[in-house]
Amino acid sequence: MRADARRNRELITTTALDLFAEHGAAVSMEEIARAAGLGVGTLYRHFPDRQALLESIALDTLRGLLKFGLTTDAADLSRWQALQLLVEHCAGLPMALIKSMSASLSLHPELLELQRNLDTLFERIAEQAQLEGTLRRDISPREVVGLLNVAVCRPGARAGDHLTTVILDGLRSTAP
Amino acid sequence: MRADARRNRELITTTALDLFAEHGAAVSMEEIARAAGLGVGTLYRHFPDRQALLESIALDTLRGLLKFGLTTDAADLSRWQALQLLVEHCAGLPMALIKSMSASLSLHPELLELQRNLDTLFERIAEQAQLEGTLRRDISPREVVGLLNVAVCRPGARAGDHLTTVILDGLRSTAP
DNA sequence: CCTAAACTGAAGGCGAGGTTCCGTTTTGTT
DNA sequence: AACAAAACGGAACCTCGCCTTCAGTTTAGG
Repeated sequence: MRADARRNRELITTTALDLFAEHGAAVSMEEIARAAGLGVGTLYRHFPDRQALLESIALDTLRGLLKFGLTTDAADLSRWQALQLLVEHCAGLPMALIKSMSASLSLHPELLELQRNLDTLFERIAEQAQLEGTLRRDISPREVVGLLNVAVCRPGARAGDHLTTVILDGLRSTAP
Repeated sequence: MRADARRNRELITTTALDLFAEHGAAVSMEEIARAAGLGVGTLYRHFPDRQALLESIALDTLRGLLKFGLTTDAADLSRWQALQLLVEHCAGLPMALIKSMSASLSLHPELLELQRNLDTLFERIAEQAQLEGTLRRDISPREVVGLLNVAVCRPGARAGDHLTTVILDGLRSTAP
């Protein structure tokens, strides 16, 4: 593979990642191309169609997130800190894209698998945080994960922004 | 105006209101017609085009909200209670629709006016709540209003749902 | 300098949703 | 009951934006 091709493929991926994180999953191929300073044709040279690009990014993102999740889970942290760390990490990712793919990803086994594993992981940590007494108990772990999804799938979500902070504070146990 | 026409106009408005509150502003005319049990043609008999329907609903909603807001503001409540009441009220409204219209409503003076008044009202109450010591002080009133917008413009938001609760709890002052 | 790989962006195709229109049904009146 | 005007229904039409293609041009690498 030629050097410029490799460079451009990388450029497309990172540009698209940023745009999806910022504006949600509805970004058009032309917008991505323009933002990357390339022609649309170049996108199609690297990814046969839009779906392929989306899948590639979703896979990369979820693989990375799961890895980060497992590391964090195994780290010597309070469950609250672990949860907080994970949420902040998600806030910089194109989660809206991934959510929007959930509908049609029944065909892609790995995406399905990754998503199941992540859900389970988040839910388990939330449950442990409740036992630990740091996460409020009047909401079920499953629903906590749902709330965090809303916080994090919002287009324009960024790590450390105020809404994320407020939601985390709101989830903190008020009866210590 | 014939009785059935009056009934159907009302039916369209309430159905559309529900759908917008539940699914956001992108609901199609056909979906509204189907949900109301009417043909698309009937929608166009009552509203010349989509824009007219949207405007009508937005106007009704904002007029009602402002009225409720002023009443609440004047009531004998702590500023925190007032804010909470207002937010819970908004959560049942098609706020996503209204937000999506903000871009193109420069042409409609009354909508613009209503929105300005509401912003001012919310901001003032937030500011007073901070002085009162019930609303956290590390976020500016303007940004508080922005956060509440996110909470409330989410498709599917309902009064008393868990995300609204969590965000309100997160906004509550932690240094009493 | 040459060739194959890579790039460009205008043109084509397609689907989703808004809008129209006319035959059919309902309402209210004589 | 019969009639005229008003209202309704929904298939057909139209528009617009976006995905995708492709023939001509540029560039990397030997």
